[in-house]
Amino acid sequence: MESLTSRQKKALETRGKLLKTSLDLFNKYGFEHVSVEQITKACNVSKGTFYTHFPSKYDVILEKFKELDSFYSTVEKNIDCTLPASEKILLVYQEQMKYLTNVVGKDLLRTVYTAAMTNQVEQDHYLINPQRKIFQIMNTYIEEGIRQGEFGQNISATNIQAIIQRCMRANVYDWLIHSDNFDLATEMDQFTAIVLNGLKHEM
Amino acid sequence: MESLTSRQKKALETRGKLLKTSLDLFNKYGFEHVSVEQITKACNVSKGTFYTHFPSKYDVILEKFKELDSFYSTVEKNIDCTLPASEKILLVYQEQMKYLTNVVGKDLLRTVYTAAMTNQVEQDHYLINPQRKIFQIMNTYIEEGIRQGEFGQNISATNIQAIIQRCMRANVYDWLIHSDNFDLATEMDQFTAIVLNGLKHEM
DNA sequence: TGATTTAATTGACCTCGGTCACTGACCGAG
DNA sequence: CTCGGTCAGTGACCGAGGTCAATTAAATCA
Repeated sequence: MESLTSRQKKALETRGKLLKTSLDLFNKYGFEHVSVEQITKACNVSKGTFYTHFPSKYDVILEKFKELDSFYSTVEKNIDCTLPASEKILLVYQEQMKYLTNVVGKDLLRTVYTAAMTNQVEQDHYLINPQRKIFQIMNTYIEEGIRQGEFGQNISATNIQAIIQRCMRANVYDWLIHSDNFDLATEMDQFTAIVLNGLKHEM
Repeated sequence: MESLTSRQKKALETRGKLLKTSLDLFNKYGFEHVSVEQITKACNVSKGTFYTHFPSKYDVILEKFKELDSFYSTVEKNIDCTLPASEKILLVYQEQMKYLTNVVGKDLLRTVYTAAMTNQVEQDHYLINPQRKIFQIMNTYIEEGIRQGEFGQNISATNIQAIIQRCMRANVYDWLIHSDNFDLATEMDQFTAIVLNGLKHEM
């Protein structure tokens, strides 16, 4: 574990300093109003150094955003597993929305949602990466729901999963484009409940 | 109507030339790969001129995007008014998705969806402007559906309208972030059908 | 018609994200 | 210990969107 040369240790230190300073400044002034030079000056390194540690200004955000996933593990444990699948889905989303509203914030999320549309070189964006913890959790709930006949039989599990995920992005996106009067948790709850309801009744 | 001075006529001509050239170039090379200077050079005007006619590079796109609304009027006329409200909603969306896929294109739409999150100075974005023709059309269908007891009674018309609109953005956004294997019309149809189904059954 | 106002146009300039040839301290093999 | 190779770090530079004081010529006024 501690097999790092002094050079590597120093590099990691620099990286950590850049990461912390970036997030602090983004938090204070907003992503768009912080320049890379401002960050590097505050860390007493050159601009180029920033780019040896991060592919772009945006990628620093993604790092923070990925913390989400460790948060989900905590949420999962606090959910009563005897509840019906649809209730569990609503509860997880409820918690996620609180976290997005209170911890992550509109500014950072906006950046992620923008980048998801733009940075689509090579592969699909992290936002729809099936590896994400939250999707794993949702998928188990959905499979459970299907097994217990909670959802109709004429839609595949994969399909339902995509739809449930889309619900989330729909509400988050709408939250991001509304200037105010939009309570993410409430809207998500109502919208998802309707979709789940639609899935329950054969068509 | 023809009360324009020669100066105004010339200005309008310049504006029109910039608009047309921009859209042509965007179409050819993609929005991100066309610079404002490239556009102005092709029009034999200076860079500054571009900005006397358009607030930003992005606003040129919005102009094109607004054409959509005239398209909707045509769609509306071709819809059998005896159909149930939910069928009409699906049909309008069906047509809209075809138009977005074949005429507008991912590139331009991506720009609009990005700007909607960013340019939120002063007011909400055009994307959710209730004045938009498509929303007007949808709203009449929804009110009709409520009157005829097609939807449940415990959700307000305004609420249903917001939900139906969100369906659209949900599918378009997901289309934009998926690199391929995503047929917008099909996905929209399935998703919206589920939502409408959910709205039909009391909860 | 000449003087004055007004509005379109210009292009040098600014900022900012990102690049890359180069530096030099550090690593590790002999 | 020494020397070739590596890699964190540097900063001048680039391209692109956007700004603005100055310019020019048409419109309006006297």
